[in-house]
Amino acid sequence: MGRVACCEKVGLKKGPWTPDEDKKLLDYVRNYGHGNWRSVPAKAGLQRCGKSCRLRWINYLKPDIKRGNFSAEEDHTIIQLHALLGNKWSIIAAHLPQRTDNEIKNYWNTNIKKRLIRMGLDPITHKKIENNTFEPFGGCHEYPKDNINICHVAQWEGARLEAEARGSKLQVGSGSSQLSGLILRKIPTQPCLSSHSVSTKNNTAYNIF
DNA sequence: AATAGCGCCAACCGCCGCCTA
DNA sequence: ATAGGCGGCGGTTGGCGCTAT
Repeated sequence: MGRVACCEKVGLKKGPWTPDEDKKLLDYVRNYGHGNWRSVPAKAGLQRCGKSCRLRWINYLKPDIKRGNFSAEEDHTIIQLHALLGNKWSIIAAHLPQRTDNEIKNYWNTNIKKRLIRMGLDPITHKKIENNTFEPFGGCHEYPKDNINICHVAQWEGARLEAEARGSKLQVGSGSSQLSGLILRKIPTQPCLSSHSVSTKNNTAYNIF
């Protein structure tokens, strides 16, 4: 059918938001809620696309957003969840309620990814990089039998986390962070561990860092 | 002091899935 | 059954600030 652009691009402002625009959007959403995002710019008196307003609200203006440096715990949670889920930023973000998917994605790309590479780990599979044998996420077939169970657990946990994240979106503040804490204590190291995994001591990814 | 290079991050883009008429 | 609208997601980009030369 061919989708039209999210909004008429003529005359709409792009680029960084000004304090005045922020105030208008903030005031509007506080007073009336966002409702239909497409109608927000007109009602709030903004020359912006509805998508742009939504993004600005979610990533910056929403009151419960935690900004600034990631704690070691958050760092570990992201790594652990990424090992299970891959680039499912929204699901990972659901387990860090005060962080946005965009922020987590940026943090991953600019920080964790490089750190893993420096450590000789493939940032996609979280496995030791060796002789260029990059495996797509989930490729477990060539690993010892002991690891097959770990792989299954990881896959199962991944699916569960995804379902849980979806659930937590429906129930705001459902305490998913506590749940994720529980999960993280239970999950073994990276899925599909190779025998060269660096986490040999206690068999948890936490020990890597 | 000037400038080139690099890293970070806010914001955009395009696609997808869900919902409704 | 399907066309169209909308929200949401992940990948990418551009600009700004910091650092190295």
